[in-house]
Amino acid sequence: MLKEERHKLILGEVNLHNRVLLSDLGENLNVSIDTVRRDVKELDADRKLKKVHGGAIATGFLASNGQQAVFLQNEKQKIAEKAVSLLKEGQVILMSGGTTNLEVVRFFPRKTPLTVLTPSLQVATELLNYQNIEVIFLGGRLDHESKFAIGGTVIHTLSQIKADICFLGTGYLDPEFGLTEIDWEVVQVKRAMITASKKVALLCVSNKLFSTQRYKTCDLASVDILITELDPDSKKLDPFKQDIETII
Amino acid sequence: MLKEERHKLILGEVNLHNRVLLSDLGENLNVSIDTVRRDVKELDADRKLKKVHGGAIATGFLASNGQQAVFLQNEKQKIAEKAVSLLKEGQVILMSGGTTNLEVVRFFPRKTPLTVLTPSLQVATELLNYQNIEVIFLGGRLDHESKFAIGGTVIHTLSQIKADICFLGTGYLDPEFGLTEIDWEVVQVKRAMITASKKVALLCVSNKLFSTQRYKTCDLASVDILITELDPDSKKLDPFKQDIETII
DNA sequence: TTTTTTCTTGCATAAATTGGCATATATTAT
DNA sequence: ATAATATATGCCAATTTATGCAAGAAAAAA
Repeated sequence: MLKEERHKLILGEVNLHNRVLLSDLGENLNVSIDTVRRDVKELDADRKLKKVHGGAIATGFLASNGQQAVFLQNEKQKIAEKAVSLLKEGQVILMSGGTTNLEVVRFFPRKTPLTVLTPSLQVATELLNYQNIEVIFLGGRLDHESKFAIGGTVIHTLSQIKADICFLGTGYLDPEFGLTEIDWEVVQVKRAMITASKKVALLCVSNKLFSTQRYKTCDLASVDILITELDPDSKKLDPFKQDIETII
Repeated sequence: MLKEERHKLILGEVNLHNRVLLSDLGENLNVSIDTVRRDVKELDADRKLKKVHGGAIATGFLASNGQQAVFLQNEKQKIAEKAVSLLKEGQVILMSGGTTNLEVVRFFPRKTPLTVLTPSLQVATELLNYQNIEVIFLGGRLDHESKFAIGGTVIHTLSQIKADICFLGTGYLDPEFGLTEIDWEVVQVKRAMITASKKVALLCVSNKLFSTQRYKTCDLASVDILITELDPDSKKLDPFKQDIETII
């Protein structure tokens, strides 16, 4: 049998079943598993499929993460770098949604093993690109716009968790009124996330400072670490220093 | 024999069988293998066929794996149309993952209000484009490859649900062995989904019929409706008619 | 943890390929 | 017609490719 014939047959199997085992392929094609392995390796290099431990999966089966331009990306990347510096091996992390948290994910270490819990569909999807990270989705009813799980289920699940640190994407932040949000349901989830974490790190682009909204998530005092793209000594941050322990 | 004659004969052979071995050609044409090799090399340069190590392959044969979008998309769309015809307003639907279910989502009605529960990140993401559908993600640990929630949390959540209908993407299906899967964790989730539904509809491209895998999800008897792209009267489906109530 | 499975790497063998060369055949020029 | 040239074919040795095997590393499972 010609190599190309096998390639064709392998692709057929993979695309049909989404996932196949190398050992099965070898048996069906009557060649050694080494040959199948080399075939699959080639097809993987050609992006025709994805090779995984023990088998192969169809590329069509994997979600394509359409990276879209992020508003204030530079600022958010600075925040992301600072946030990632807080991570330690083996930690359990809670992450809310939002573009800033998405940026944090893109700065995650590729080796350090971590567990991340999130109610954000986008954050979860992005995290699945990291083999070293165990991703746990806090399921529940999903909000169509924010692609974020809300409602009693999420909150109940969160009540049974104590994470090491929580990366909270900010809606609105003000030294006097604390954290506020537009959406009442989101407030409920964020409150539950705060309760479910030993430390709360707030990720906040500086032009969200000094703004408020209808629903209150918590006071500044509930925040342990404030992360902005600014220098920690910046005058703009002075009004927050009284209530927040650490600003980086 | 003239060179042009041989070229025609070689092309005929290749297009007939999709592939040929140089050694066979040499024997049939009564020329040395070197000559055949040179012939094939020329035909390759003219793009009349593709020369490969040890033989040649028809160009048309290779072109078919170029369609990388969704394998067997036509078949899957037929299945999707049939599946969607089962939906009724206000129903609660359970959906597993896989490309066939993704295709089903794309055929969902834009108006009919429905509630869909799913452990598949991709299905959930796709469903969020439909304002009329309440999407509930069955949270839990996510599998990196399949982007599918697995483990105790999902199964526990499912135990508290009774959906109207479950759309089950098939791993492998055989009249004797029933539904089987490669992944044990996926089997667990699918079993829980079956238990959690009043009706089970199986979505299955016909190529997947008569194939088995290591882990068994359930017997045919657990399936209420089998949906394939075939005509329900097709002979291929006969072996399944004994155990499955409805085939569409 | 220990055990099992899969992966990688290097090696050995067989088959296929390449490039050079020689011969035979066909074509062209004289 | 003959010589010169070009094309086609077959043969051979050196090289490359394909494949299987086996031992140690790495990853997953128990």
